[in-house]
Amino acid sequence: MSTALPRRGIPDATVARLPDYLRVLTGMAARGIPSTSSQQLAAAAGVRSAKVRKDLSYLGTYGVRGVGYDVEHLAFQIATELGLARDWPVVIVGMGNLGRALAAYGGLSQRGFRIIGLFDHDPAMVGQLVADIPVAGMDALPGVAATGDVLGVIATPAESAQAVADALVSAGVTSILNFAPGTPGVPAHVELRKVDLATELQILAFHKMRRSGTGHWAQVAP
Amino acid sequence: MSTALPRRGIPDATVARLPDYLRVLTGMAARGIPSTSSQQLAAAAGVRSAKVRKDLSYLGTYGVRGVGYDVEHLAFQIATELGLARDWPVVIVGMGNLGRALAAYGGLSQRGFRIIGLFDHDPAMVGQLVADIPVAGMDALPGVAATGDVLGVIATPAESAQAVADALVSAGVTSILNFAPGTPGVPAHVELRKVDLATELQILAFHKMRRSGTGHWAQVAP
DNA sequence: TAGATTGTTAATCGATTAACAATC
DNA sequence: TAGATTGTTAATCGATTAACAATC
Repeated sequence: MSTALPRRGIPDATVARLPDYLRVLTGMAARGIPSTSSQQLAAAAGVRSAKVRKDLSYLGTYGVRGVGYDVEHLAFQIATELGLARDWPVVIVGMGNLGRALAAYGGLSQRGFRIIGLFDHDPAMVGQLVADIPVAGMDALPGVAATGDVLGVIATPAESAQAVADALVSAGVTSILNFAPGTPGVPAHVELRKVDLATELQILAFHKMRRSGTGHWAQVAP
Repeated sequence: MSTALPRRGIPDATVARLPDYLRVLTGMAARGIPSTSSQQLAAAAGVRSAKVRKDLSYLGTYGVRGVGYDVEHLAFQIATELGLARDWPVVIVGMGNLGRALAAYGGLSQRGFRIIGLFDHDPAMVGQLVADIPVAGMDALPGVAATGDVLGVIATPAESAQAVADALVSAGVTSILNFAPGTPGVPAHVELRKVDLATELQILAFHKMRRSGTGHWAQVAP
C-alpha cells in the first residue's frame, strides 16, 4: 500500500494563477514578512480572497484557520507544485530584438529557468555573444535539446515559426512557448502556448472601444 | 425607431480568439484565397470547427450554408468588431531590451497600431532614436497621452511598474498592457492586462512535469 | 436533387463567487 | 473565550462540444 497521493487535476485556471501567488509570496519573504492571509494575497495578486483560498485548497491545507498562511512554507509548496523544485533548461530560437530581450531578461534565472542555448538561422549571427551566451546555428539544436526536459521558445518572425517549431519537435522538445504571430502546427504530444503582442493590444482596443463608445457604431440619438 | 443594434456581449473567450481568426483570414486574403470554411479556419487557428462557428455567430451571420465564408468580408467584419476600423495610438514606457523589441516589432503598424510615443525614466536615454522615434522623458507623457484613446504598454523592470502605471493613469490612459512581472494596482475604470514570460514558462513546466513524470513525486511501483 | 456546410440547440463541463461552519 | 480566518459547500455563471435541422 502506498500512502494517499496528493490529488491530481488542479484546474488550468488555478495553475495559471499559481505563478502570481508565488511571485507575491517571494516578494513578501524578501521583505521579511512571516505570514499573510488570503485577503492580503488576493489584494496583491489582483483577485478575490475566495479565489485564493479555493486555488490553494487544490494544493493541500497549508493555512491555519484564524491565522493565515506561513509565507515561506506556502511559497515552497507552490514552487514544488509548479515543478520549480528543479531547474528547467530553456532554449531560445531567433536572436532578433525580441530574442535578445528574452535572453537578457534576468527574471528567468531568478525563477529557476536556465538558458542552455540561443539559436539563429542567420550565419552572420552565429558566434555572437548575447547575454554572455554564444549564439549557435540551427544545426546545433538537436544536440543541445537532447539534454532532456527542455522548454523551447520561438522568437522569430511569423514566417519562420513553423520551420522552427518543426525543428524543435524533431530535436525532441515537447514544450514550446511561441512569441511569433500565428499558431504553428505541432503533434498532439507537444504542448504549444503562445504570446502575441498584437493580440493583446487588439483585445485591449476592443474593450476600450466598448467602454468609450468611440467605435464604429454611431451613437443613437434619443 | 432605430434599426436593431448588433447584439452586445460577445463572450471574453470569443473576443480573445477573434484576433487569431483575423490573422488567419488576412493571410488567406494575401494568398488570394477567396473563401473558406469553419473547418479550414479551425485547423489554421488550432481550435475545433464548432468553436469557430459558435464564435462567429456572435458577430452576425456572415457565412453561407453549404458554401462557407467569404474571406475578405469576414476579415472586414472581425476587424470592425475588434475596433480596428480605426488606428489605435500606442505609447511604450521603458526602453530596455524589451521596450526596444516591442517598438521595433513591425507587426504593430501592420495591424492598425501606431506608436505615438516612447518613454524612459533615464535622462541618458532621452533623445535617442528607437525605431526612428526619439525617446522622451516621463514628463512628456501627459501631453502625448492627451491625444485620446491611447493604449499604454509597460516594458520596465518590476520595480518601476507601479510608478509607470500611476503615471499612465494620471495622464489619462485607461488601457494598459503590462510586460513587467507583477500586477500594479489601477483604478476600477482602468483595464490592465498582463503578459509575463516567466509565468508562461512556469505553466509550461508544470504541464511538462505532469506529462513526463519527472517531477517531485516518486513513481509508484506496481 | 445530392452534397456540403452553416447557425443553433441542448447537454456537459469547468470556473467563479458568496456564504458559513470549522477551528485556531 | 472572542475574534479572525481558513477550507468547503452549493449556487451561479460562462465556455465548450457534439449533433443536427436549416438551407445554399
